[in-house]
Amino acid sequence: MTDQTLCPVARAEAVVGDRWTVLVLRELFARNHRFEEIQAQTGGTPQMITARLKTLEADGLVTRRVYNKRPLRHEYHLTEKGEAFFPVMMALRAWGETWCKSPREGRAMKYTHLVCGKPAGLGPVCESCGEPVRRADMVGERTPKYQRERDARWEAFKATR
Amino acid sequence: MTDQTLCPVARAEAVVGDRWTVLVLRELFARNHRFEEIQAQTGGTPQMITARLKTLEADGLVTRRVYNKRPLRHEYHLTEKGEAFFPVMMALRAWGETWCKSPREGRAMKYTHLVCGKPAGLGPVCESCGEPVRRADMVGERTPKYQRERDARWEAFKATR
DNA sequence: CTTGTTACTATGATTTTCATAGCAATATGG
DNA sequence: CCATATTGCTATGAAAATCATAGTAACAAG
Repeated sequence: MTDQTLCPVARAEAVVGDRWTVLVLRELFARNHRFEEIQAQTGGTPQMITARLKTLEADGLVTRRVYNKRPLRHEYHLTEKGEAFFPVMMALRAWGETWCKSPREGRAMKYTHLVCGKPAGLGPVCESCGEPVRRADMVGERTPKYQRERDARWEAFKATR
Repeated sequence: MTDQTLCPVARAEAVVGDRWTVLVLRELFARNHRFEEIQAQTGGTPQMITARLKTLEADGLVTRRVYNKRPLRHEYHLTEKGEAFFPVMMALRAWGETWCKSPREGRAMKYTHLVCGKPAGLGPVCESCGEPVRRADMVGERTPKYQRERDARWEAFKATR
């Protein structure tokens, strides 16, 4: 699958070059660790989610953590390798906000840079203070519109079971 | 397809959430503009490449440019929207180099930051001078090993026609 | 002992992708 | 002129992935 190439983009794509995989990672970065939540917010079928979580685990981006024995239940968490994917997510987010939406639709998230206490913006460096932003130095908050969208998806999901 | 979501990651993935698409973009960033070269270096079948180039054009990342009439031949070039994808490529490259390869395999590319004349490294800011790096401010050079790999792929491709 | 919760698995239809082959339009060499 | 090469695709049928829909397993709560 890796095609035995030296190209890091090809190597990365062999792991994360799939829509569902990235959406699952998005949910994990959003601190949604349960199967059901991931399924509801990505809109994937259970087999899709199961399959992606399995390969993400095999590829070392995700670990399963028991949160309940009897019945055995797991939460899915990012490993260091998974966390390291954060800059890609942020770059993808920036591109998506800038080029895949009309400005009047509004943002999905607002990030605050804890180091300076001001908005972090979309770039790899804080738009307020110019420092490179790390995940640990930011808090993200959903805009009301996006929060409503997610709530609605959850309700719709629950209604079908 | 966009699923009518406000999430920029989902929006972006609807466009570039596919292995072949990203590999095609990689070749365009590498200034390979011909169908044949893209096919050879990505390893895709002609229909894959045709299909991706078509959707990339429809999504506004790529334009076709006539380089020869009679027979009519096109080159594929990145639009502004396509060029704007560069930070994602760099972030993906950084993650791939760091997490999808053993260090002894070596790098595929060396980038020089033209502003300071020193190596740019893997991050969003130049490792030598600390300035955010833009595509126009960098020159990339393939490492000998990676160049040989590409030459070999081209030879192998040519040999089958 | 019925209903609810969570995390899946099973199944058959549909869609996508793959490998292999071929074609169209022209340039080039003899 | 006629055969071969070049470039950029299209066609075809087999194989694999994905989808919608339904169901199951293992327990908890009432």
